[in-house]
Amino acid sequence: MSAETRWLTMTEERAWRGLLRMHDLLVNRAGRSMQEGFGLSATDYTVLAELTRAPDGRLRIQELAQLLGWEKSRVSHHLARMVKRGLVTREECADDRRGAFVVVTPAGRSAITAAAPRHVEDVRRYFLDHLTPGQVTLLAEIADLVIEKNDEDH
Amino acid sequence: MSAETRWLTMTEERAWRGLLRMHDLLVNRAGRSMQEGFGLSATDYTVLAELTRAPDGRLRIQELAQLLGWEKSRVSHHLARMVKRGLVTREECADDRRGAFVVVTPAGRSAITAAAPRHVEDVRRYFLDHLTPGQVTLLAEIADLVIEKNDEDH
DNA sequence: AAGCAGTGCGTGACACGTCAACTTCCCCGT
DNA sequence: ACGGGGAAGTTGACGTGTCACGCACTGCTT
Repeated sequence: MSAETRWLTMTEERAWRGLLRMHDLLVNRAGRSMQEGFGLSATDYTVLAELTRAPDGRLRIQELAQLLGWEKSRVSHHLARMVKRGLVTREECADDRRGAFVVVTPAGRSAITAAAPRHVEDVRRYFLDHLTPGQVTLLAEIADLVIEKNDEDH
Repeated sequence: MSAETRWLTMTEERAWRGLLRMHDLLVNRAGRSMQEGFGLSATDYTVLAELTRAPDGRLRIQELAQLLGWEKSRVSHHLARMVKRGLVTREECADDRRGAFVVVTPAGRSAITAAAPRHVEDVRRYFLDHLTPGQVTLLAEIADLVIEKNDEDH
């Protein structure tokens, strides 16, 4: 087997467990807020955000999966639910007949438009407001670094 | 309603979205590793870690919920699955007959003992190794800060 | 003692994510 | 032109998390 395990230091453990805890706390709070206020889950919000950011509010499903970093089956399931609630619709793709588009409906657009200000408020209240601008920058750098390094391999 | 929405700056957005992404990446990788290598989910691991850290490997269920920051029904469901797999058992509580204890079984103990070195390796490989000691400290402080501020209210 | 609000925990129904298998179609080599 | 490997997307089964509710018990109040 491998050499002796180099256990985590106090600080390393704090960083790891803290990251998990902080994430859960924030996602729970923000998610609840979105759900209760606008009937949108946190994931609904990100999907709609990605779609409204795209030209014509349309995206190839695979492209959406890429942007979100989700598995395609997850996207498929989630879109099914959103279609059922009238937030988006599917459309066939002429170029590649296997493919499909997702399009925001007017209802979807107005839902996220209504929810956006509250979302930003939440991110500030639960997260950014407790940090200095320096810490925010640091965190952004850390996240980008870890993401980049982990996306490289396989 | 409230004043004009103060939208997120580039950096703030990077920090927020980056945090979510980084978390998902890390949890997926580490979780997969635990699952494939030892048949333990990431949550199984934390539960066992909490239990083995406690005296006699026993905890009141509510206390466990507190330590993990989980809802009680989540704990209940999860323990039911772990009991089914022989990792833990429930025990009645003499003091308060509504209450119950969870206890690690020998199987549970050996499972986490076997998995621990790999877990530490994973945390290093996917996370800590990409950061400087300074960044790790910074992150630990940020996490603690956000957690503390959010636990205060309500 | 009797009654009753609150606490500790479990359960069932439902939303969500993953995995593996499947369908349909593209594209490339021969 | 056709045959097969591979890509796009869907589906079903299963594990997991949440919510609302229910049951048993406690401890207080009278």
